[in-house]
Formats: sequence, C-alpha cells, structure tokens
Amino acid sequence: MAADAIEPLGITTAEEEAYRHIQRALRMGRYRAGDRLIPEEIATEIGMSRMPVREAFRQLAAEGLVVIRPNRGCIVAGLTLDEIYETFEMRSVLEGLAVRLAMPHIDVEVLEELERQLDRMERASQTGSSDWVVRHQAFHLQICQLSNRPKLVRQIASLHVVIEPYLRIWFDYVDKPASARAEHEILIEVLRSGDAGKAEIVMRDHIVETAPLLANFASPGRR
Amino acid sequence: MAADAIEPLGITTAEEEAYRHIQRALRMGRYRAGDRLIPEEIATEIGMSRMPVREAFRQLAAEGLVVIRPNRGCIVAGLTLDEIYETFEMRSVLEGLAVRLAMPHIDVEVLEELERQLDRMERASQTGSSDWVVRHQAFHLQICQLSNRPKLVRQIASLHVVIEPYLRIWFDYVDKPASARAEHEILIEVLRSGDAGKAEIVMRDHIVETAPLLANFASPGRR
DNA sequence: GAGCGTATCTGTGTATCCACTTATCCAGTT
DNA sequence: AACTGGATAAGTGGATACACAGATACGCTC
Repeated sequence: MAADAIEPLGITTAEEEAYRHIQRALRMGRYRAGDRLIPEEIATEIGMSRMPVREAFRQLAAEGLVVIRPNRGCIVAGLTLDEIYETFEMRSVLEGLAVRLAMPHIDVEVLEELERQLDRMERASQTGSSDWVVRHQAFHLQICQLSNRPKLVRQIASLHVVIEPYLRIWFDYVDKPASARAEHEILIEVLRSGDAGKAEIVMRDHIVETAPLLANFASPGRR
Repeated sequence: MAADAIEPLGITTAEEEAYRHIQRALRMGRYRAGDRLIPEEIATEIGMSRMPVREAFRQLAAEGLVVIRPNRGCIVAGLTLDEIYETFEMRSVLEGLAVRLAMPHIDVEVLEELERQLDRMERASQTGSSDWVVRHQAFHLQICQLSNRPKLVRQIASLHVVIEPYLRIWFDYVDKPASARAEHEILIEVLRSGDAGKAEIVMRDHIVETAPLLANFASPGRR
C-alpha cells in the first residue's frame, strides 16, 4: 500500500511503535484539540516507559499534530479556521508543483491505475465509514509520487495528516457528495491531456475550492 | 531582528541550548555532510548530559538537517544535487504563494523597509564574509511574513536553513555578483506594481533561476 | 467575604545506569 | 594471502530515579 509516505526519519522499534500508536489515534480523531497527552498514560497503554513516548511527541510536534509547551505538557494541536485555509493554500501550490513535475511520467498504465483508485475511493465512500478519507489521500499522493520528488511528497503527506481529522468530520456531517468522483475525474482528464501547466492550475483550483466547504463544518474541539 | 522565524516548538532551556548550538554549527557549515555527530562530545562541549543533545538531534532530524540511523548514530545530512533542485522548486512555489498573499499588505513604508534591507544585503556582501546569506534570507522572509501566514513562513524558513550551507559555499566561490542587487530590485518593483499574480510568477522565476547557479558549486562533502 | 500567599502535590525534564546492537580487529581456515 | 567468523569494545537506545517547576487548594489576613 502506497499510502504511508510519512516515514519518521530515524526511528527505532520502541519509539516507532509509540509514534505510530499516537499518530493513528490523532488521525482517527480519538482526541480533541486541546486534550492533554499524558506521557505516562500512553506509555503504560502500549507497555513501555515514558521515554520513547516523549521522543514520539517531539516527532509529532515537528509535524504540527501536537504542541509541546515547556513544563506544561503536550496537547493536541487544533487548527483555527485561518490555519485550515493556510494548510489548503500550501497544499494547493505544492500539489500543483507535484502534478506539473509528474506529467512526464504519466502513461496509459498510470491513468488506468488512477481510475482504479477512484473506484476504490467511491466504494469506500459507500461503506459509510471514513475509509474515504484514506482513499482520497492515497489518490492524491499517488499522483504526487509520480513527480519523483521524495521531499516534496513527504511534505504534502504531512499536510494531509494535519487536516485529516477535519476531513473526517466533514465526511461524517455531509454524506460525501457524488460530485467528488467528478471532481477527481477532471484531474485524470487533465493528466491525460499532457499539458503540465494546465494540470498545475487545475490541481491548485481543485484543492483551494475544497477549503471553504470544509471550513464550515470543521472545528473539532476548542483551541 | 526578524530573521529567526524558526522557533523550535516546545523546547526547554537545556534542550534549547543544545539545539541552538548544533543548529548554528550546522548552518555555519562547521561540519561536512556525512560527519558523525557524537552526543557525548557535544554534551561535554556545552556542559550537559547526552540527553538534551539526543532530543536536539531529533528536532534537527525533523528539520532535515541531520539523519538519525537507528543504533548507528547521527550524521549531518547532505543534499544530493537533485535534492538541492527539489528544495528550490519547493521554495519557488511556496514563496510565490507567500508574495501573492502578501500583496494586500504592501504599502509605501514596507517598500522603503525592503529597500533598506537590500542596502544592508549589499553592504554585507562587501564585508567578504557570508553575512550576505543571512541578509538575503532576511530579505526573503521579510516579504513572506507580510503574507500573514505563520505556518507558511515557518515552512519556507525551514527550507532556507537546509540550503544555507550550500549558499555559503557558493558565496565563497564566486564573489557575489553585483547582479544580485538588480535581481532583488525586480522583486520590489513588482511588489510596487500591485499585481499579485505577476508577483507570484516573478518570485517563482527568481528562485528557480538561482538553483542551477548554485548547483555547479555546491557539494559540501560526501553523502 | 474576598483576595493573596504559601504549601503540597502532580507531572515534566534531566541524569545516570544498564542492556543490546553494531563495528572493528584478530585469528583461523581455506 | 584473503576472506570469514567470532569476540571484544564502544556507543546507542531505554528505563528508572531524582530534582525542579507549575498548578491548585487551603488558610490567613485585610
């Protein structure tokens, strides 16, 4: 599965486990923004000492998922409305760049694979759960990965993770509209056209247009 | 001084000192890519235990300045030629976005301040040292900060830090050409015009054009 | 009765210690 | 003579213990 482009840099077993455990909880929206993460609690929960958990906090803080206030513990980061917009703005230009750079590597097989991804996405949306969010991310990252720019992809994936809880909430409120398929079909279409500049613009618009929809619903918890 | 937009998120005294110490050394190019960073060495150097140094390593790894290989220590990260290009590509779209968003906040005072920044940059370039690099960063970040997008600015600043050692080498090889002033004067000009879309394009071109110049010189150490 | 100060408790941050992994060197065998 | 395997040493990662800082609650004073 190509989804997890986020590989914590140099992380060893114990610490990696702590990292993955907490990140999953955060992505699933198990905590609300502002909730305190108590190292000892999590440590015992996964059967290790506070130490690897702390290191995991640090990693997560670097990704913007939590905030560590000196001597005052670690809290789940929340995005203000402005920050949600900002994240989408950053995604739009970065993914726009990615799709432009991906263009030379587009061929028939790739386009077919993307179509299959869209099918999976649509099917996931009907399971009612938020599997759709995962599939949606996978679709976007799939395209980005074709740019052959590891750091760029990593950065984009990191932004996806940050907004994931908000996407889930959105999905749970509005039953994912059928227009989503058409929206993304357009992306495949412009990839097929071979016009890199146009693809960049289409991708940018696609992403920026999503933000306002999301913003009306999203606000998981205080700040 | 507005320069240091990179604030390690939640870092406490001892750890912060370790972080700043190592980061400064890295930015100044004191180490070469691939050099091992020995925790104990650095710890005694700044008079603390290995522990805060370890945490500092983690922070630096998250920023891409070092690489931690499990059980095999911490080495100074080096960029391949491709990665240098990639970094400039990312800078170009992100700073392009920043300048576009900054446009509504441009006024006469801001333009005058930027002119003064350019003066400082030019003066610094004549001191022969690589103060120029610092001033150059300050100039770019100054513009970005006008976008009023904290996360965006942070991300851009982080990219600047990564390529800073390479910029220094470049500066030391070629005596910074006088064209640098003109290059950046163009940016102020387009800001003055008030055309946000055009400003974005000019910024993107400005940054992308720098990469190939740099790439010929840069390669500080093995990989 | 309200506000401020102090004391206690909770919890984070640092250090030391221990175990385990890795790398290097030497010896033995092919 | 070269390569491989084993042993030893060095260094990294994890846990536990300790110290300090912050928050909250209670008491005293105004």
